[in-house]
Amino acid sequence: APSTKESELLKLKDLHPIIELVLEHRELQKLLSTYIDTLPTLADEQDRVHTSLIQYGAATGRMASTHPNLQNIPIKSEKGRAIRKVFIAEKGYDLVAIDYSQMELRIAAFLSGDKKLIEIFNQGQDVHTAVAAQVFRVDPKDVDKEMRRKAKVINFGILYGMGVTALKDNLGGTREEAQVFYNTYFETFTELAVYLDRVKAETARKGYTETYFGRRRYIEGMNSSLPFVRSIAERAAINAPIQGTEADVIKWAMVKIADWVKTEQLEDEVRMLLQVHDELLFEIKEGKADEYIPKIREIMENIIDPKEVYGVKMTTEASVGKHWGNLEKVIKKI
DNA sequence: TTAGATAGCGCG
DNA sequence: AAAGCGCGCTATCTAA
Repeated sequence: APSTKESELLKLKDLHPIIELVLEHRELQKLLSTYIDTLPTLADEQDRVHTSLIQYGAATGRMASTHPNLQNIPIKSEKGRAIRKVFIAEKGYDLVAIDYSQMELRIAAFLSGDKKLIEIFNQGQDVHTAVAAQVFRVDPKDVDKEMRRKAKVINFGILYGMGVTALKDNLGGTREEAQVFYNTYFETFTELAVYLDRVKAETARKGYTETYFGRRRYIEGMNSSLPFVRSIAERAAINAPIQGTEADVIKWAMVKIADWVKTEQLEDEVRMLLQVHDELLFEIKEGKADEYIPKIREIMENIIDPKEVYGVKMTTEASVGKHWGNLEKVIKKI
């Protein structure tokens, strides 16, 4: 079917000046109708909005957020990010965000047992730079911007079962180049390749995937005679244990944090406000962030004992501020 | 007038 | 023919 989606219009950008204007209009109209016009109508007397989090929201075990959806508040573009500035901490409190770093890739590393990928995380390297160094067979210090960008695309693509076609679309360049890059990646991370094949085979045989904790997702279509149907099922099967384990981990963390708050009677000091898949947002009493952040991080980082997963740690980053638009990163104290 | 489907796009 | 996982919301169109 014909399409006017952004990725198609961008290819035609040089053909007519209106294309850029259409895209700009779309961006602004999206922000206006979805956020600027809507959020104020959902605010209570204290100007706070209250989302609903659905436990069974996603097939993978993730939660979903509705009325309003606070898991898709803009951040990627500058104009979009401005929307976040309206989410401000109550007087006397700070807003604190704590997010897991590359959790899904870390999960892929220990689920597959891939020695090279595990080594990268255990040495605390920048994963995209380190993967680029491996795939392009150069020293990490010789990895340029373009090499790192390509490694980042495939690192994320792996989690979704991306094929050569999608890789080409994302990288730019020819199909042949993408094929070479794809092959080299999996020749480098052999055990990851074996793992992905094993997930496909096992899911086809059993009809379901399992997270690290053993939670199942049943998947239809793995044995379909229609290649298109089968491929969709296979990609879902590859992603489910990874995204599902992430969902399990952060839910466990939320439960343990809630238990800790209750046990220590910190309800007035530490308020867990929101979960955004790999991130938790808190309101913490002014001046107390430095005291409570290490405890929260400690809980989040030890949901899975690193000793059980080849030493791969679930590291976190914390940031603090008065509004959600511009939080200041907290330097880790050891 | 309402309900459902589709296209497009915001997030992880 | 299509080839990247998981969501929710708005605008638009069609059918009931």
